[in-house]
Amino acid sequence: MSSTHDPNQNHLLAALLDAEFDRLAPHLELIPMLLGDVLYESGGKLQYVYFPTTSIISLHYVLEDGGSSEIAGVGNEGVLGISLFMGGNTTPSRAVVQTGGHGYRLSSRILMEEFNRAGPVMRLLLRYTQALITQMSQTAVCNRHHSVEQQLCRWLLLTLDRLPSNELTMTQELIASMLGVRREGVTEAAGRLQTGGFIRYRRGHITVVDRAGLEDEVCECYAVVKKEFARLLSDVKQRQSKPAAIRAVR
Amino acid sequence: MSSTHDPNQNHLLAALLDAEFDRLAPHLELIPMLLGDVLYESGGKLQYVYFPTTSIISLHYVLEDGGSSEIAGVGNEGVLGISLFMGGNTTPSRAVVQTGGHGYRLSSRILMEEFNRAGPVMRLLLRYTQALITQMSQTAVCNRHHSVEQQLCRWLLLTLDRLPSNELTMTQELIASMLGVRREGVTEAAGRLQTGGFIRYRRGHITVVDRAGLEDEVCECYAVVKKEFARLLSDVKQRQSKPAAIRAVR
DNA sequence: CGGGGTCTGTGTGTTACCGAACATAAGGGG
DNA sequence: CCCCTTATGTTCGGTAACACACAGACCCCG
Repeated sequence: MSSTHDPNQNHLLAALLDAEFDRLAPHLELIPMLLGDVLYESGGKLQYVYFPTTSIISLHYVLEDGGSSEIAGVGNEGVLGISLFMGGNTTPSRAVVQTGGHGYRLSSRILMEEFNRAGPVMRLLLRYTQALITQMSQTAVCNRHHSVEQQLCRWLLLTLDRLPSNELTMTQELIASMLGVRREGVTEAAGRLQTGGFIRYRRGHITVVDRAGLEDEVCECYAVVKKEFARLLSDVKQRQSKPAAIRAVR
Repeated sequence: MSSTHDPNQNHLLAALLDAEFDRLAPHLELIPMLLGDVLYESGGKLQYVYFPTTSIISLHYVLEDGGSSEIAGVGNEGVLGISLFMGGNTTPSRAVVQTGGHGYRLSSRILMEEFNRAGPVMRLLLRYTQALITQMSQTAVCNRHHSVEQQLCRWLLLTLDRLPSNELTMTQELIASMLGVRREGVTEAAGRLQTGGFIRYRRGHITVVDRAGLEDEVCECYAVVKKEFARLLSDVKQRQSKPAAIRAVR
């Protein structure tokens, strides 16, 4: 069903000017991204950068003792692989698919050629990177100061913002490993949110039934991140969608 | 004592090629940076970027309830004001002088002119930004997983790395506001480190007497940050120091 | 349609950190 | 040099989250 997939589903790709898009489009490859896929391993080389459309990628740091924490998430608003153009080529974190779906990948070489033109694409990618920095910073703050329940709210809202529906496929165990807390802590917090009428869930599925309510419960961290993304990336013009020849992989 | 001050004390400035340095040098202004000075307020406009030499700047987020957490620190290895060239112009965080000393400031306009050449200076600044991202990420992880004592070790070592001596002028209250914990928690952790023979302290002064010992106590987060800074910025060549005409302000 | 693996709920005990209150001491300014 | 501000030490009760253990429930697959 290639008609249901379009690079413009990714906000960064959608923000490109025609000329830029036309240069990149022949190299964009539609790929499925399955839950649990490790797209990048700590310290590894970046062959591709990834523009999620219907999937969400989680950037993690995995501790020596096996514990982990999400540092930031990447959905249809962004791109995985900033260390490529920031000049480091690698990072100490891992990138895992948190919500299965699709996305486009682009060869690192092609992206760098475009970045090195030092034009609008570079500036767009840097603005996105700054927004990502805000997300990371706020994660640090939230980890320090806010309760598991508040962090769960933040995480649910940020995830919801990247999905078309109000349901996410996600076990509490998985959420726990994202937040870096115990599974029981998530069970308890989710239980309270369900009792409060904000969400409903069953084995591996969470449905947000009162989004406005969640926004009342969440800590300020959510709004900070959301505002900063809006400020930095909302002014990007949405290019007129037009048919483009995209290779699908697999 | 202008002879005791030199832009090369800042590693980024020291890494510039002659031609680049010569373009910037006339615009560098030596300034004192006093403990507590707020160099940047959340959401404000950046008139200058700051290259610390003997001072350390702390990037904070201040919560609505008055609580705060350090997101990252900036010392002689870096520069304050990345949001300027990342394209956002503002950030939701605050920048405060954590250790008094000196530094050089440079008008935003001049820096942007240089950045827009899209040459080595741009690439250097972006690599530095990536290192800063690692510091922020690791702060998030550390906040989640490690004890106050381990975090204090990390903070002490990172601060020490930016100073010429093994003594820091710093009250426990101030450290507490950096780490985002209670002052008593710092008192307790510092007490244990003193009992263990790693540090000695008296009212507002902490002396590290067993640095190697501290490095045994600290969590992995310190090494991750340090390695990443080394990897991204150590290959920068140190330009031959040469006399330059620098205006001193005040 | 039934069994088994997985996901979720719950309990108990423990610990780290918090919040507040107060005691003590250091050391710089008058 | 003394006092008073400010930094540090200590205590107490409270709580959020942890670690471990196990019970129950779902639902997917054969």
